Amino acid sequence: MANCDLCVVRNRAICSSLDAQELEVLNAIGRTRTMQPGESLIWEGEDSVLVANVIDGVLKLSTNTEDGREQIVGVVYPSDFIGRPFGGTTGHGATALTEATVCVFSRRDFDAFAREHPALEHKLLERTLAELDRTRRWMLLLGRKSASEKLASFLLEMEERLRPSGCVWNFEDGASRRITLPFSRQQIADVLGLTIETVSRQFTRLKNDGVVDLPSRRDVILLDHAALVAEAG
Amino acid sequence: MANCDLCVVRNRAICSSLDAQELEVLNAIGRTRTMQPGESLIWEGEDSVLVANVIDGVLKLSTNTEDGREQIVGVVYPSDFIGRPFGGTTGHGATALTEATVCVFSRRDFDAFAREHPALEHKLLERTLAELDRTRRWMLLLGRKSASEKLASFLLEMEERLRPSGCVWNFEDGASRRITLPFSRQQIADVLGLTIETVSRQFTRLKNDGVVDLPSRRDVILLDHAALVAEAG
DNA sequence: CGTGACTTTGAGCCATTTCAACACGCGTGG
DNA sequence: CCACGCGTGTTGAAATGGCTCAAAGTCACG
Repeated sequence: MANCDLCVVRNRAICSSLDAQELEVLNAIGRTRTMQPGESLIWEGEDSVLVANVIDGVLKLSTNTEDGREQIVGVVYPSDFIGRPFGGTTGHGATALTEATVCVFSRRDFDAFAREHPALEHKLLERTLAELDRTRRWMLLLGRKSASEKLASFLLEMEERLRPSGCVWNFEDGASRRITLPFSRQQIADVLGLTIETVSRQFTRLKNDGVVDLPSRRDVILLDHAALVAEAG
Repeated sequence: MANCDLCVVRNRAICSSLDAQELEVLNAIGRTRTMQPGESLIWEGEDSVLVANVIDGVLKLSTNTEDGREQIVGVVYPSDFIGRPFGGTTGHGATALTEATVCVFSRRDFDAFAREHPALEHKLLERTLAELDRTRRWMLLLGRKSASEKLASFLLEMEERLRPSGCVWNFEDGASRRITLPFSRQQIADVLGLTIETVSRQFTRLKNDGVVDLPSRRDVILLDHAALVAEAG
């Protein structure tokens, strides 16, 4: 049986709205689960049966066209909430990008619990509003930005998102910062609405321009933060 | 002083969670306001000072890049909620596309009221979750669909959204349906992440293919619904 | 070292954009 | 009632950014 007191996201996830007693009840209806990269927790189009809190790792939310094109519509980090409470079908799948640990609830149980705990619903509302804002900002990128602006924006977002999280290494090195991307090139393409080749070409251009260094496939060293900001548009 | 009992969206907006007494309190802190096409209620980047319910008309939510490119990130219809409760700055402007009537609240007043009325927050949460789903579905269109798929998807969405609303004419005519778009060509381009010329060319192609008829700039008659669905991808 | 997945690079092509001219509808004023 | 101008939409031709297809390179892992 998991113990919320030891949970690393206890104070950041929506659970932070609950006292010890309430937490015990919530704990009783949830269970933790680990996931391997590529493993899915939720599939696009199915009835919404599960919701979860992310404890560790990174997951993608994605939709596909019938002919197989994919768009990643969200990226989920520790303390984030996944799933579609309050009925309906899930519009997008949730798949682990890294090894991940999640705290899973049956949607029905969670819904019932949430409706009795307004403070929890309030936290969830704040989170959902923030996620909607972030998603809408991403639409500007998808609809109106060029490939180079897209990649620069992506790297800046990654820098920001990966910094506070314990799941990916990240240290100061003078003015430069190393980030370890939880994405393959194809997945970056699926976030940005580009092809893998275009992403690759933009990476090598940034490297040739001295804006980043690419010590390995997944690692990026941000050498010139200002140049990235300028290029992000 | 407005009277919520007479409000046409009384039973569809988040207000439907409130009883007569509560409604009176809410009514006391809000006021109705009419807007002309092009008039803005909220500006991108400013502190969040207002929230509102849409009573009548259609508004757009939009963001811009520094160099003036625009992306419409949401379209708001009667009974929808606008604005960013619970702090922060607004990430996108809200501008009337048609004549509109809105029920406006100071964000501080609304926040305080909402925190004391969990049923209202619950309604708002359900609405926000639904809007997030819709927005994420739109990302697939922006990131992965071709111009023709985009316009077909747009017309189908318009058909669905404009049907129940009283704000735009819309009647059965055998199998075909007429819709009056609340958008100029430029605004359609800003929704779809295209240029105005491309939108125009796709419209004339659909017309030449007999899929739609275009009796005027703002009117579209959907002649072949199945063809649109097939083309939407 | 060999194998297979992933990534990079190259060359040509195509959808969409860009730039420019023209058409349409509508209100105003002659 | 028609000429005019202006905002909006359409059409055409040329340019181009990103895509497609193809091949070579890299890396992790056995």
